[in-house]
Amino acid sequence: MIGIEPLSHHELVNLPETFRLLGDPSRLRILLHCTDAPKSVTQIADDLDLSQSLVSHHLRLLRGARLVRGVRQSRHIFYRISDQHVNAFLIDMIAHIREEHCYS
Amino acid sequence: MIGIEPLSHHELVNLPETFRLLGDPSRLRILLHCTDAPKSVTQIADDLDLSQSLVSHHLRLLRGARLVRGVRQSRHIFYRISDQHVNAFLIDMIAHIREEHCYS
DNA sequence: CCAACATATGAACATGTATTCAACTGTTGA
DNA sequence: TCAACAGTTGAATACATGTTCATATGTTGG
Repeated sequence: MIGIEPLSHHELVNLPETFRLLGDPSRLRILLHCTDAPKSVTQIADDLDLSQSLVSHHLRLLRGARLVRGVRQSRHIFYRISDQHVNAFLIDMIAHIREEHCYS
Repeated sequence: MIGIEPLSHHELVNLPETFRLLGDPSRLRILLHCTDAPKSVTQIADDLDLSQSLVSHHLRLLRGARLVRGVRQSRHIFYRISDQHVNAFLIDMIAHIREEHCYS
């Protein structure tokens, strides 16, 4: 059980904010969908059966937290996971979910 | 950029739910405070300047998601982080927050 | 250049939820 | 045993936010 280093004010604000963003099912599905390969907005909307508008709203927030990064390619904007830390905590969180519940 | 394995329905429900729980500043502060060492409810309430009732409410939710684990010791119940995966994604998330923003 | 496409934005609404207050349960030291 | 302590619970409320609809911006192929 290692301790977490003291956090700056900036970090104490951004940390819960970033968790909160992933707390919405639609938004998390969008993020997870982008771990596969870069996806355009309409592609995401079609694949996940969400409105284009909603996907755009969510991507804006995900971009703001630097969880995804979009690059324009002709008419489309392809979104992908921003950095490897994002993959890392997604995998860790999935591992936690899968952890066996032991009633001691 | 590795892909995330396909998730079960159970996981697709619990994953955002767990993120959501950490999205609240008070709740996250409580969890972070428990990474240091096991803490009693009143201890947490005093240290973080939150009401005992509020801390109890939040701990109930954190327990439900197996993010913390409490053990009774005489009158007090000492809460600690549940498993190492919790520490892992906290550290990964902090690393993401600290990642330099590069405008490419 | 412009019609068609791709994405973004703003307001409005409906739902969810963090916090407080009050009361309750359970534990132990004297 | 019982008064004092530690923690839990439920209802009520004030606030936040996800989603939709309509519209706007921006880009490109023909």
